[in-house]
Amino acid sequence: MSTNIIEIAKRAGVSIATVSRALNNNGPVREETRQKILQISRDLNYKPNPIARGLSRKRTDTIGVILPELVDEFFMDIIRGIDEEAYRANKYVLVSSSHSQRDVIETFLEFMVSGRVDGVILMIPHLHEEAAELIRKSKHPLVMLNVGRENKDVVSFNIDNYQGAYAITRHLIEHQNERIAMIKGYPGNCDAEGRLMGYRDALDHSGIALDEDLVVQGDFTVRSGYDGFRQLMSRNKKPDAIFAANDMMALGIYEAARISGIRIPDDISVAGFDDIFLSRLLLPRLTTVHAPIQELGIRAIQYLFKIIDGEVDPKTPHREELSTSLIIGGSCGCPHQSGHNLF
Amino acid sequence: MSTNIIEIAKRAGVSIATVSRALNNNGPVREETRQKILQISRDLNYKPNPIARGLSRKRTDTIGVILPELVDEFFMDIIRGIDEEAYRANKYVLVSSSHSQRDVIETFLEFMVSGRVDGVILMIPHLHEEAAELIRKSKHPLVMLNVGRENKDVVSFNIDNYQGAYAITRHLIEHQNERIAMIKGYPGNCDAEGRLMGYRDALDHSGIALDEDLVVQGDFTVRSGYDGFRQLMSRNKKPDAIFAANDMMALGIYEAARISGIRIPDDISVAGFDDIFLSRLLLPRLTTVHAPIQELGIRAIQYLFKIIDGEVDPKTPHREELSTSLIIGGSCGCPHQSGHNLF
DNA sequence: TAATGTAATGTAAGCGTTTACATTCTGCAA
DNA sequence: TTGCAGAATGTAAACGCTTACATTACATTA
Repeated sequence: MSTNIIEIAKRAGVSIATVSRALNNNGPVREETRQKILQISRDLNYKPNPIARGLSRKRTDTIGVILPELVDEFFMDIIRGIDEEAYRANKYVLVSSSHSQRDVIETFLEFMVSGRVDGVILMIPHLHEEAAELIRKSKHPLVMLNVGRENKDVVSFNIDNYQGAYAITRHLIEHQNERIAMIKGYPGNCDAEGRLMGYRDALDHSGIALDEDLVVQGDFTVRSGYDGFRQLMSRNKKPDAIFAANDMMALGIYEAARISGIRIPDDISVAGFDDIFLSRLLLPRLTTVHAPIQELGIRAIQYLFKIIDGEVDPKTPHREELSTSLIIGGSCGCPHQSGHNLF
Repeated sequence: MSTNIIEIAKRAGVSIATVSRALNNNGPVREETRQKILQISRDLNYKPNPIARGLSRKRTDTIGVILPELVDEFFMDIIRGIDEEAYRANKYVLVSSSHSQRDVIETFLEFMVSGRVDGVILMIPHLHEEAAELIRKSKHPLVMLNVGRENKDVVSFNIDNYQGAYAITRHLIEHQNERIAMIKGYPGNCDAEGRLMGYRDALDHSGIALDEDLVVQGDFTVRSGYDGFRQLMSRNKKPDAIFAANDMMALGIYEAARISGIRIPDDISVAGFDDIFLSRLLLPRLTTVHAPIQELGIRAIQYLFKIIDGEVDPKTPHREELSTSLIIGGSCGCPHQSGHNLF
């Protein structure tokens, strides 16, 4: 490796204990000695070995982040928020995508039990019982992202899917649309469920009866949006608006519409969810729900730090929902925006 | 923490050395004993503490990745490649964006010197002498991404910017364009430099004199593409094609063109570089250069593993350039594609 | 049966820190 | 001068593992 505390101690003519105290600024050290030690370690470009330190302090200054994938803009934004905060707090971030369902648990355990990290930020869109059980039993600092509301006994930060979906559906209704379709995500995926719920209730509260024929299954991919659109347009009673459970699927709708010569918003209104960068490029710009994703990451890690530092009780469940906001583009039928909003 | 090797040893009625040997499958252990130990550690859900292990083995099974930012699709793709490979090799990935120029060095040192990681993948688009010096001196496993060709004494994996830019410029020339402009990136940024060089040489080799008025400065952001376009169109001799040094700037061109009513490709040809997902959404689809970014990450980490495992000499410089390929969209004037290629 | 080689296991020394506890200094009051 | 408090420093154990080396068990051969 390189210089260690013993070397510094030797050169300064003191014991390693004194060096440690001087460097960490805990325990009393004569000012003169401290300066000398500091000078020497600067000269030798000494960095304490975090592994050894971790072993003795039982702290790694590292937090683990487990995401379902590393592909999307969505996840990138989360990591960005986390990284930013971690940097500020002088912590390190171990990322891992859960390469398979089975594997989430593996990685999670490895992180937790082994002491590789001080805490974990975990996102599992589809939380099955086995994993849930494990998580509940775990005594280690853990913050979850976007879990269903039924998970009452964990700490979680969430995008308020329900509220967002509710609001945008209301908006579509206000456009005098009557037959509002939805391309939903997988059942079991909590984001998908929340958004579906918001959509349902918005219709209901507006006195519009839900036509089950107008809700088709998607899986958050562009392709499934494309397919969903075609499926909906083959119904004998066509929808006059479509709410896609995420922007990627809305993108698929645009594509399918373009190919079949159906104009947005003239022939049909479209809305999405997430407000990914892409959605600004569409013509007309997509009306969607802005999800404060980066902030989600920031808030999650901030809370995690609090747990680690013992400022809050790790056993106390805590749930926060970050509220979304409506992004009005031209796809819903609102007056066209003058231009894009790219920068 | 939790169960440790001593606990296992106690329960199995053997010494910790035997447990270690059984678990790591090195050194002789009676089959019966091994099974017993394995069973017990399974029962107790024992995971060796990687910190302690790291201290004694001088290995962390972790590699550090330092990228300039964590914002772009570009970087996401790199991480994805790295994560994939790391997972396969049972290694962990510590990511960090270099929050400031000054800071790259700090982080780099922290990673390297302190032994927090076994090796580093480093990307610094703008490598100044101070950092270069440091890197040269470092004895630790290191692979760099996208560095200039002048850095002969390091291990690096690179996108072949020159070849890509050369090819796409040639393509624009074949479209009978004569006045081919370029929105370049910052000087000093090696990607920018390589692409500029390729553009220059392609013109030169085709006997087209370079008009310096047609090369304007950008900085890889959408905004600078937008501005660059307007700047170019205010020249008294307007270009008939523009090569943007990356897709993001090409996006800015599209936007500016749309606003000023200039049609692509009818009034002007446009080309980009990177082949980000976005570029497929543009109408017409952007003609661009596909950069195998994810593969870049994969190759880099694979080589890094080799260095760490001592299979290749870390001191031997090594440079690889991954070749790019042309993506023909409609923006260059080629016959319109039938449709998009979103999935 | 004793000697020998090898397989199985144990002992203990690291790895580089932190930190509880012990020791030595220092200055000041008695 | 002595005693003593508190500051400064030192000693050594601990963190949980790996591994060189020592020891023991066992089978084989003379």
